[in-house]
Amino acid sequence: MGEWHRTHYCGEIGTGQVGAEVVVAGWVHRRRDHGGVLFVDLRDRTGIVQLVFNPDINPSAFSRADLVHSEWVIAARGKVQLRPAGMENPNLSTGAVEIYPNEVRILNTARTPPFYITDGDDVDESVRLRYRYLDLRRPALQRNIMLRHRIVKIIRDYFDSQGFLEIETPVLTRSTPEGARDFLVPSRLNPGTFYALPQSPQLFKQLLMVAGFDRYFQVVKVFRDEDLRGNRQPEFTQVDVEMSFPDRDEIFRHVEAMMAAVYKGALGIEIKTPFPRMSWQEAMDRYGSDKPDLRFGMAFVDLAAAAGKSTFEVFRRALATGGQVKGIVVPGGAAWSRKTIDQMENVAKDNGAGGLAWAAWGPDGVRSPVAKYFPEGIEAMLRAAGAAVGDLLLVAAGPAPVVARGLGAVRLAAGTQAGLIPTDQLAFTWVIDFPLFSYSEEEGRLVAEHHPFTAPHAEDMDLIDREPLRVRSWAYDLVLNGEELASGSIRIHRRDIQDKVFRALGFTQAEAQERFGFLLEAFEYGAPPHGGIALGLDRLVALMAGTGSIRDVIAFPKTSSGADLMVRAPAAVDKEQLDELHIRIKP
RNA sequence: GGAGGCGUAGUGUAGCGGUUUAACAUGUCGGCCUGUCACGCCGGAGAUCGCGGGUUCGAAUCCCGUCGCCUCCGCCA
Repeated sequence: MGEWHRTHYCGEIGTGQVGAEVVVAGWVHRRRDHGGVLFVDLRDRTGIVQLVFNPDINPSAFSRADLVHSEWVIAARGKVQLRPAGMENPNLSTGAVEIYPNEVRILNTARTPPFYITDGDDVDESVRLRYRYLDLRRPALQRNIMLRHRIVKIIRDYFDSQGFLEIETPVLTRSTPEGARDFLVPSRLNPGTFYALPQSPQLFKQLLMVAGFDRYFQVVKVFRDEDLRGNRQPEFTQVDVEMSFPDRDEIFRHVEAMMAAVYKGALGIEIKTPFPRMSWQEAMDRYGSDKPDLRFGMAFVDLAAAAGKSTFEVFRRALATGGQVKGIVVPGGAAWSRKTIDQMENVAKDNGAGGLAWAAWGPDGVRSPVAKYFPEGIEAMLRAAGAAVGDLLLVAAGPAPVVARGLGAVRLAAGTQAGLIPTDQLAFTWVIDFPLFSYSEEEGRLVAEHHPFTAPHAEDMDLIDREPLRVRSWAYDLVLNGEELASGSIRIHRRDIQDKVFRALGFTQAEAQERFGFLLEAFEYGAPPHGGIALGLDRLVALMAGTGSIRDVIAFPKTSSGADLMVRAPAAVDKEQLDELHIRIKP
């Protein structure tokens, strides 16, 4: 740039600068060469401004500009002028004006990029990831990354204003059982031992409460070595929060206020607080999911009474064995084709249900493959479901968890199919009173539904030994539009209760001591009651940015096989490095 | 770990019911063009069809394997 100093970002140039001499710098977005007059669109992170070069007006600037190509880096100094009448470009924020440079400096040349630096150019994601620094130049990703910054800034400001301290916790820590697979880091100084990267700063934040910091938060990377998805990365970012002497409402209030500040500050959207609450049991009973999408209705209806009057073997068997018969009503679904209904049945089957019964209540009567099993007529079941003429009733039967999962998936598919899910709504809800334990078929034992430090409800304490699956906990999730945004709990701070939970989870005293001894010991030195929550930042930003993939809001994401296609990680290392780490690769 | 989809000039696609000079668009290069903004017009170059093997007189095309990317299930306290 020499002695030049940029005076404006490209996107800042407007009618306010007309007549002024400005210096802009950026990338050549496009050049349009008309033989004589030459237009160069100059781009930076704020937008695009048009530079005009005319050989009759300024031959030296023209001949210099004539050299440039796409993505060259240039600076230009010149006067801002209103465009000639009729030449304005309404698609450009700077479209009312243009710059007539009297001097251009070529700051760097560029190879022709493998794809256009523009939105909407549908390039294979692996190509984009290989050249991520070019992909990131695209306006959509620039917007996402800037939005992410804004959101994080608001979150930090909010917690700071409320007396929370951001405290860093170790990245090299200790492997703990339960939960996801750990990423391991070999210790050179201690042969044969490994650090683990944190799945969350859970234990450290509890120790910070024991240490008396009272209100903690951290925007922190965490790591889980599990298979990936569009909204799952091996490393991702949490907003981790913990408080001493809280009650649950206080934690909810902070999260609600933080979310309100984020939506207002980053998108200008007012959201309504407090968020509604729903027990886990109700969520499962009515929506078949612990993260119900409440942007639309179609709640489950219990059809046991009506189904009990049928001779349909599937219904009778479900009810006789303590299971359920439940249905959802699709408004206007009676007009659906057989093919569409079959698709719904496939959704049910893909999600573990045996099948899907249905009854379409058309103007000419009811059409249903199971009508023949209803000696008194199937209309009674339709009425019990609250269906009206024109509606479609979809029914699943079986054990409660099977009905929940199968019909829950059908509800989402049918809601989407029927166009009932408004995309412009924000349906926040707290799901509370999760069960303390669930049963792991795989491990043949109880596992912690949230984590082993979650406090049980006091009135359910006596159930821990007798009916552990019925024990409710102080765990809660924040759900937005069917996605889990945050998850937390009030923790156990008493050693006797913690011991009881460990016993129920099948840990011996010795095992508990080996794995969590430091925490249990800390609790003996005056642990305050405490609790907190962790919010998935990437998902929140993705939702706010309107993208389905968190890869679009992470600057340098990994593929679904955990690879970074740009730096080509993971990669083999030298034998010398392995030797130092006392590691030998299995042949 | 399992299922499915995709892989052809730089990029996006067509060709896939077997024999083509592997087509189109865009980009790129050259020429022309003084108000465009996805500028336009003319011309050129650019692909051993992801990789390996098999079937066949003949394979981008069919079969097997493998690698990569994407989606879903399992998994993700």
